[in-house]
Order: sequence, then C-alpha cells, then structure tokens
Amino acid sequence: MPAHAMDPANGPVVDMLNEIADILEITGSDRFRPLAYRRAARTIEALPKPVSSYIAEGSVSQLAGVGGAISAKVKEFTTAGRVEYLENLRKTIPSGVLEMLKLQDVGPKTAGRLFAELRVTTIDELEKACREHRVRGLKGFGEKTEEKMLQSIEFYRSGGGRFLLSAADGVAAMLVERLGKYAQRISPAGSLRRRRETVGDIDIIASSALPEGIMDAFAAMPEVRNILSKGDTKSSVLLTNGLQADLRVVADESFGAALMYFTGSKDHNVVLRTVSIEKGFRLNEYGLFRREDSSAVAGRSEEEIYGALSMQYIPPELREARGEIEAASANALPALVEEGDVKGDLHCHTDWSDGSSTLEEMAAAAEERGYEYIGITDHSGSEKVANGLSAERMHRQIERIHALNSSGRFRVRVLCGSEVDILPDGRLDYDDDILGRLDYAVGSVHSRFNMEKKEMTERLLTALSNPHLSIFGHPTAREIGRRDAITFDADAVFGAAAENGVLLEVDGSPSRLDLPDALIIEAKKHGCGFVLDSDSHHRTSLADVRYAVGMARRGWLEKKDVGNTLGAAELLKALHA
DNA sequence: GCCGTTTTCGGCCCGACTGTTTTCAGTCG
Repeated sequence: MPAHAMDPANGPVVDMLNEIADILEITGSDRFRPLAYRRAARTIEALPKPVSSYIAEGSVSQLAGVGGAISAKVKEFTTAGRVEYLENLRKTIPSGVLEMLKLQDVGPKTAGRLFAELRVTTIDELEKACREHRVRGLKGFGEKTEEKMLQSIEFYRSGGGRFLLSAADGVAAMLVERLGKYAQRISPAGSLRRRRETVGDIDIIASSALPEGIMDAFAAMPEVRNILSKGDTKSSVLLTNGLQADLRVVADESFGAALMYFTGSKDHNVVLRTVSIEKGFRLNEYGLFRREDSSAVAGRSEEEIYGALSMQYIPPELREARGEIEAASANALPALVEEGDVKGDLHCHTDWSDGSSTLEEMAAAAEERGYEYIGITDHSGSEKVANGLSAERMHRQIERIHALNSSGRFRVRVLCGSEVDILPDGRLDYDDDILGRLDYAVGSVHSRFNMEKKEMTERLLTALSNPHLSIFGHPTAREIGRRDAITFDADAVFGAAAENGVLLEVDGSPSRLDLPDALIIEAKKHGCGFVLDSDSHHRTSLADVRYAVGMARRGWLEKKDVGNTLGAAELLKALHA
C-alpha cells in the first residue's frame, strides 16, 4: 500500500517500515514482529510534521509503537536514505513477490508459498502459473483458487484502489435506500462514516430478523458486477462502478455493536477493546459482555455501549485513536461543529470566472440552503485559464454585487470577495485599491506548486502578513490522487496565520478536502481560526460544504473555531481582525 | 518489536467466509 502520509516527507519512512513488515510476514516465523512495524508505520503516517523534527527534539521513541529498534531504523533512514536491515531482507525475496500482496486474497502465506514452491516471482508469472493450472498442484490450492487469483490480477491491473469520499457517498445512500425496506435498521459504516477523504470500499450494517431476504436483495442488485462472497450474515460484492460493497446483517439488539465495530477505525477498536477488558468486559460486534458470566451489558446502540464504558458518545469522525477515548472518559470531548452551524459559504465561483452558474443563481441557491450570506470569490487576473477577473472586471463585479444587495431581490446577503492568487513572491494578485474595496480576500496558491520548502514558506509568510488577506484558501493546494500537497513549514505558517488573524480554509471540494484533518489539529494548537467552504463552481455544489464539515470534525473543530458560523456582522469583523 | 495499576516476560482483537479440508489455514476487516 503506498503511503498517504499526512506530511508528505514521511511517505518514504512509512513505506520503508511497511516493506519490512511485508518481507517479515512472507519469510518470518514471528507473526507479531511485522505487526509492530505496521503499528509504528501507522503512527508515523499520521504525524503532522516530518519525522525528522521528532528526531531533532529526541522524541521519536516516545511515539506510540516506536521503540528502540524501530527508532534506530527511522534515524538511519533519514540520515542515510537506506536501512541496512531492509537491504538484507530484500536479498531474500524478489520485489515482485511483495507486489503480489496487493492482490485481493493473496496474503503473505500464499505469496511465500507461491515463491518457495513454484518459483513465482511476479504477478505476470502468477497469471501464467494459474493459466497453466500449476497452482492447483500445491497442497491446499484448487481450481477455484486459480480462478479467484486471475480475477484479482484483473482487478489489480484495472487500478482497483481507493475512491473519493464523494463518489462512495452517493453509492452508499443508494444502497441504504434500496435495502432499507428489508431491514429494521441500516447504516453505512467504515471509513465513509468516519468521513475519511478516500474510501476503499463501502460497508453497510443492517439489522434484521430475516437476514436471507436482505442478503438476496443485496446480491441481486443490478449494479452488482460479481459476488465476491455471500453468507448468512455477511456478503461482499463488486459493483459495476468498481467499488466493493460489504453488507453485514445482525440481530437488532446487536446493531449498535456491529455499527461500532465496522465503523472502526481499527485502531479505535483496539483501544476500545483494551479499555473494555480493563473494566471487566468483552467487546465484539455482537455487544458488550461481562467477562465473568458472558451476560450482555449493551449492544443495541453505540450510545449504550460508550455509556456502559463510562464514556461520552464518540462521533465517528473522531474514532482514529487520537486521544478521543481518553477525552470521552474524562467527559472532555469537543462539541464538534455541525453542518447546521454554518451560516454562509465564503468560497464560491460564478460564470464571471470558471464557475458555471450566474451570480443570481448562486445567491438563490444560498438562500435555498437557508444561508444568511454567500461570499462570491471568483479568480483573480493571473488565473488566465480560469478566466480570472482583470482589475476592471473586478470593479464591475463589485458594483454588480452592491446593486444586487440593494435591489432587495434576495434575503441572503452577497459578500464581495475574491480568490486572489498568492503570486510566487508572496504578493497578492490585486492592487490595494481593489483589495480595499472587497469585503474580504481569500488567498490561494495556484502556481509554482513545486517550490522548495524554504521558498514556499517565505512566499506564504509574505502573503499572510498582507493586511488585506482574510482567509488562506485550500492551504496545501493538494488534489487527492492527482497532486501532492505543497511543502511549507507548518509551525511558521500556522503561527503567522494565528498572529495575523488570517482564517484557514477547510475547502470541501471533493478532490481537495484541504486543510486535511491532521493539519487542522496542528493549526488549532497554534490558535488558528477556520472557515468551512464548498469552493463550488455550480449552484448545486454548495452542498459540498458537508465534506468540509466532515474534515473539520475529523480535525476536532468546534463551532467557536469556525468563522462562518457567525452572523454576517460579526463575521465581517472577524475577517478584518 | 513493543509494552506495562496483571510491568522486564508473555501477551499482542477476533469472528466470518472461502476453499480446501474431514477440522483448518489463510485472508480480511
């Protein structure tokens, strides 16, 4: 699995640790050692800052799951760029064998045996071995295994991977809608429910006294390309759009436990189980049970289970083992911001630049959503490809918005904003006379993404010191699966944003989701304020603000952290802080 | 390899499903 580290600098370290784990699993006898490497990898993957900064302050071995041996390897890797231990491990196994692990239903034992007994060293060779029916010659392997492997190879080559949350969201809603009539209760679970930025598959949990009915309906849906497995309580299908969907059915008294279990995260579940054991319980997908007599304590709802463990209810977005269990036990969970708290959108485009709805359509759509205000932020002049507004057109748009507001045509107040390019030298793309006329400016990076960290940090610090800048738009400028985050010194940039009162945007555009959660957490520590926007280019995508809300909740944000939960008058004051 | 109010050893989540078995190993989540 490629690393999706919160700080891109940590990607190679995470890959290094996971590769060690992979090789140890294929060759090794100790099954816990690879787990230790994976745990350390997960910890480092979630770090908001380069692991080198933890090395510098001597705190690497204090990270969860990182002890003496692993911290030594991490240090060796960051200084030498390679790890002797891994170099030696690599000699024992061809890299193609590692790649086979990416195939569904091929794990370390299978890959190891294919290599040891058939000398299969690549996925291509595995395909050949299956076609020549050599795999079925191995003890414990048969005809169906060969067929499954060929299917997995095909799926892998067609790029079966993770999907944007927004793509999965619609499918999950369809599944819930379609299967709802067969269930007592039904809900999406998994990373989709936790509002992660990408999801690998869709998990649906349902309760029913008649599981066969819902299972049959699930497998018979027209969107099903093939059935991966089908049992009494659990089935998996591959949908025609390439997404995998899993359905799990339990009795209604276990619905909460199953929902909790399959919502995860895995790490959250592990910690929760540990806490359960400490308190004399056993927790599984059927409920919470007393250990001494196995009597049921809770299971009908998640609230009931957290309650029985003397905790506050933990919203799914927080279930990442980032201290939420400790906070819930201490009655100290944040009151997370909700979509209904948002009083207006501050990042919207119209057909004046690269949007496809008119100013009036956007205002009407904002009004329909019950917003108090909508900020229009078309692109500035440098954005030629996006039809950015020249100074002259920007002046005209301001006049137009003023006229619209005084016309009384809309109850919603239209704010004059702009998404102003942060130029490579850190200046904003409009002169002060325009910036001074705007209600506020959103500054964004749209060019020269590959600047060195030091230069990029300078660029951003210059922009953040501009008194006309109110909001730092999609701060990392990443596009999920397409473009990496820009690199900058997060401490310096967030510190400057806090000091200058520049609010950080959480952009809800489905392929941006920027800031991401770990950086939100980091920025909040610096005392930054935030805004939640849709970055919509069409009147229907104002609803994308829900993805910004999801990310904000994953970042532990409360209503008071978010500027656009304020009324218009207070907001304008905050934007000029 | 990591970890610790069961602490320096002995655990490390655990249940469903599949394909191959004839009681289970491997994979997945």
